[in-house]
Amino acid sequence: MNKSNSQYSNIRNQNKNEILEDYVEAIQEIAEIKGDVKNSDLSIHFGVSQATVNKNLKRLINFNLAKSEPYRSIFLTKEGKKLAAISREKHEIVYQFLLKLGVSKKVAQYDSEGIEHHVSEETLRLMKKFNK
Amino acid sequence: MNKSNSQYSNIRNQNKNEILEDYVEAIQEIAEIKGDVKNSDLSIHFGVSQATVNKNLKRLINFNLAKSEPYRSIFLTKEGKKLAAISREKHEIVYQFLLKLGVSKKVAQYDSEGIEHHVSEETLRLMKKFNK
DNA sequence: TGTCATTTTTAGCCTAGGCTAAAAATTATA
DNA sequence: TATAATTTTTAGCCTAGGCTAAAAATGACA
Repeated sequence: MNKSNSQYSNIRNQNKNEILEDYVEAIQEIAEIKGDVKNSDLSIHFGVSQATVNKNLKRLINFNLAKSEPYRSIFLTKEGKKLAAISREKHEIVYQFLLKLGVSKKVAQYDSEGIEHHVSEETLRLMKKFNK
Repeated sequence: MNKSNSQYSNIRNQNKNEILEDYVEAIQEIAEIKGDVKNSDLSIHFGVSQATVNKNLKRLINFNLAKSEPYRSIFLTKEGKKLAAISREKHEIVYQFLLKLGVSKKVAQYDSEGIEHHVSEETLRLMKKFNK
């Protein structure tokens, strides 16, 4: 009935940050490869329309994770970079973990993108340990 | 730009079935424990309002996963039971896997709920193997 | 430099999944 | 069996995350 009495709602709430994390991760990645990041890069990366990217970008800016002047390139704020680094590390740990488990590269890539948002610190620590 | 050229959108799309799977799983569980399943049981289980349960239930019925007459108990269809069984098995494999990895019961419970929707068949098979 | 192509933004639409408040139906009890 | 309490449904709202189509800005190039 209310929010506090269920562990479940937390999982659903976590979804809200997923897309933000994915965006900062992608922006960081593209910036490293191509130098700067445009709306269209993200549109291709996520397989969504530019209008959608635009809308999500506004949320990112609102959360002080990214900066961008109209029609110009996209940059991460300090906060955005921090989140990107954390996300990437999580992603990498899960990805390596799946490989270690025997999962194929392709599937490990795919599954890790979904799983990275649902592993707690404890699980992450154990995956890291398993990877060594 | 379009849907077909990105693996990413598939992950987002999968979210659409998450809630359906969670509902059939919960309905099955509650039915086994209490005999029948009411709107209010699900409301408590998921920590959402009864109005929300009602709306989601309608989607379940639309997808031919559940049946219910107004103000009466909720039942799974054959299809719903099938999906519930599959979901439960997935959930159980992931849960046991996390325990085997060394994750605490509480966290394994929590994380497995999130992860179960993001493991492919291949990963699931390897987790199962690891569990033995 | 003016025109055309491309990119970005805006506007307006949709569905999913939340909520509250109020109405309707059911269940319990005096 | 009325009435009160509870449960379920409905109505109407909101945000997130998609879309298309059209307008606005930028960039290319003849």
